[in-house]
Amino acid sequence: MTVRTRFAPSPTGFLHLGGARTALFNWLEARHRGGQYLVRVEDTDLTRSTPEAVAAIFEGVSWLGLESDETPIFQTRRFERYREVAQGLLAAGKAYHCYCSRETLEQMRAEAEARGDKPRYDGRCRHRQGPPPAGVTPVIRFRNPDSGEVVVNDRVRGRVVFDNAELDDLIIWRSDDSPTYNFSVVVDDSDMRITDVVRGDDHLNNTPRQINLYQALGLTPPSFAHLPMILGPDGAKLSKRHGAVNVMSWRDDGFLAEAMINYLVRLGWSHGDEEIFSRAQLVEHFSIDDVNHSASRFDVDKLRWLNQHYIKTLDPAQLSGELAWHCQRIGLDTSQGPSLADVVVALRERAATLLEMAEKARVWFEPLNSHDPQAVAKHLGPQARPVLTRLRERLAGMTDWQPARIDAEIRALCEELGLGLGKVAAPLRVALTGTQVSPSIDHTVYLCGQSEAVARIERAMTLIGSAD
RNA sequence: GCUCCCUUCGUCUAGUGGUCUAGGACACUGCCCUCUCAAGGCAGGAACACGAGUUCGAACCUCGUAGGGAGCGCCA
Repeated sequence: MTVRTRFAPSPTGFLHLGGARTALFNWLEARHRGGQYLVRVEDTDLTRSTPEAVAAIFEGVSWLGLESDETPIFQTRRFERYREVAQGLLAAGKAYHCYCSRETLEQMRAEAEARGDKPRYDGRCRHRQGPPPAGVTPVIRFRNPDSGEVVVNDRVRGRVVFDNAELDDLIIWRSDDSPTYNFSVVVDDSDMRITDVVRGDDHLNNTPRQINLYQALGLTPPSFAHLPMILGPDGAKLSKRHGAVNVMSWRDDGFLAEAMINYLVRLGWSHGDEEIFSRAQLVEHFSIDDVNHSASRFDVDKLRWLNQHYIKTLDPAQLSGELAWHCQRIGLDTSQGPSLADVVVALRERAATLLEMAEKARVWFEPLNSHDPQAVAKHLGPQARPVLTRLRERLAGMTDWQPARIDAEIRALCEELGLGLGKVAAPLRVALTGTQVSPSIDHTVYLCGQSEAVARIERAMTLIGSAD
């Protein structure tokens, strides 16, 4: 039997970090075992699901390269199928109509709580006699077994046993004529021939109910794997309070999908001491069986480290496309000026994100209209005049504008003036960038372009007098 | 409250009864390299939640305690 996994988000918001990792683990498990990975949209809650959320989730899934192998399934398009199955359960006496009002249910819960019991439905409509109460639209409840136990052989948790006595008769069909989660999941996973259910920890307690449904339906349950949660840096459940829980906000902040995937996979999974994994390596090594039991915290520093690793190692040409997007977002016009691939090479060891890189690239794409007074005071004193004068002459005379040639020219000047590189690079750096910090001086000069470099040196020379 | 789950450096983790004076990575500190900033190299501090038990021997097995989490909806 070929392995089939699924990622089943409910479209009530964007794709969050936890959902992204669930999708990733499903995708990897399917790929590792040569099977298929599917996406199913759980939109049975008509009041909370929105088309915008569907689009947002697909955008996140696609950014991470975790698209469904088959056309995504929407639960709202399958209501007739759920209805058919629910009616079958009713006809077989494995489900029944319940006419209890929400108020009655609320009262039942309150009473149970007062007794110190677990709030649950008492099954009073199981054997209801007589004509149905007028004006009440019933719900359909599944008749859960009263005794015995349900064993979940979870691939990450191991053997987990639940007593049927703890479970009540869950509603499978609402009075507004729609199916509920625990029911539609079972019908779908079965119809979609899902062999391995990989989902969040929060569903472990739903699993025995679902297994009972499978059994009532005469179906064999799939295997289950419940993933530990991802917590915020403070150890609390990840929420809006922690800022970026939306995966797309990480892209917007300059993170690469490669880094995100690599980071997420290491939350709860590892392969010896290795930290860096390509897609191919993940597909080769990943197994749900190796997933941890405990929740993990989200650590931005480690994500940043991975992000910079990929910035340093990925092809500059590929990165330049993404950098262009970020430059545009911060209002940088890159149609003139150096090539973005050259910018990547100069800045990849100095920026942990593409957004930081775009900000640092400003100096080559915008006119230089101010100089840091401290930098000017420190490096543009009278002693800088002969240095800048000769620099302007040598750079203006160059015919092959390349970093290596520029470097040679600067070093030759150091020789000529009997100065160390620092004595020449410092004023030049201030002249070209207005600051004391930039990439290596040859690249900084190179990226300015010959005429602009000369112009900036000339402008800096006018600052020398005013510095003292 | 009830049911279920979890517990190794600050963080992510390796570890499946002896090879553990517990390994790696991020972060942190120091040194080196160096035109600034980085990147890189080297070094350092830093953990088996606690208590019993099983065993010649326990981070690893069992039980208990404490702490944390999830679920208990006509949400998913």
